Amino acid sequence: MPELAEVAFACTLWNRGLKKVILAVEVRQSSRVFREINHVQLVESLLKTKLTSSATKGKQMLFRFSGGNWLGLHLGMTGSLAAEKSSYLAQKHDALIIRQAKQALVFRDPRQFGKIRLHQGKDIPSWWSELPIGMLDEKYEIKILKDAVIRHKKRPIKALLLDQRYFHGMGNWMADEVLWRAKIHPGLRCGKISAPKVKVLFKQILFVARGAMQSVGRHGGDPPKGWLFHVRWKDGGKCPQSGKDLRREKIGGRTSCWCPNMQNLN
DNA sequence: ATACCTGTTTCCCG
DNA sequence: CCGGGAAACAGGTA
Repeated sequence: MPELAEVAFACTLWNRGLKKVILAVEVRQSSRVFREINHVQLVESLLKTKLTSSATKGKQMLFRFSGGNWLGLHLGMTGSLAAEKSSYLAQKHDALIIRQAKQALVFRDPRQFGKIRLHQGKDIPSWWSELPIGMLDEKYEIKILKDAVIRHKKRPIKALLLDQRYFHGMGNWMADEVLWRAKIHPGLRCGKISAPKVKVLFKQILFVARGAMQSVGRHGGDPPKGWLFHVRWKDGGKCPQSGKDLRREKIGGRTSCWCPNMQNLN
């Protein structure tokens, strides 16, 4: 379930292995998550090193190991991280297991849309430093939204919100949550959003991103009570605000959920 | 059986 | 060249 905050939380699970030596590395070489790297090289570069730090940016994760070894992870649609007991045995969809004395750090991904990257060298990998600015960054500003809306006039706003260049870390449920709070129909074309609505939209982007990080990002689990999240997939789900029936439809390539009563095309 | 799915990339069209 | 949309990737679940 990996969007911004879930990714941040997943990262903390591996933090249990910080400062600890890697005793063994297991890979399921058939997994598609290794498509961009050599899995033998991955094992060799992590073995006997220490996990020294971790970070997340949007949906991306970066783990640093001693000796100038860097591991990038993306959880795709169904990827997850876990810290298991040291006696843990590999399960069917475990792509990577990093074994330490007291725990096994696991990356599993049934659908294998996730991706592992590797980098060797003293400096932070360029694919990390070149990631777009994040919604939680101090420098994240409304100009990014304004420019994007002008550039993509014909796109439904829902599709724009899922564009990682502008809303790094945004995923399907966050986008629905943002639009619901901003009272904007997901199918509204970007060029039709009024100036005041753009302001509201920006405010809600920050609210949802920050709120998700403070709840899900810190403790895992679900977003706070009252969020659309809790009802958006329920058949017969009602809008937490208006109490009316929610609607679901594919917009911008993804199933979207909205309240027809609160969110209109103006 | 059928139709889903918290994501990204690639391909095709205008 | 750009913007926009659909398909593809793959396995589990309802």
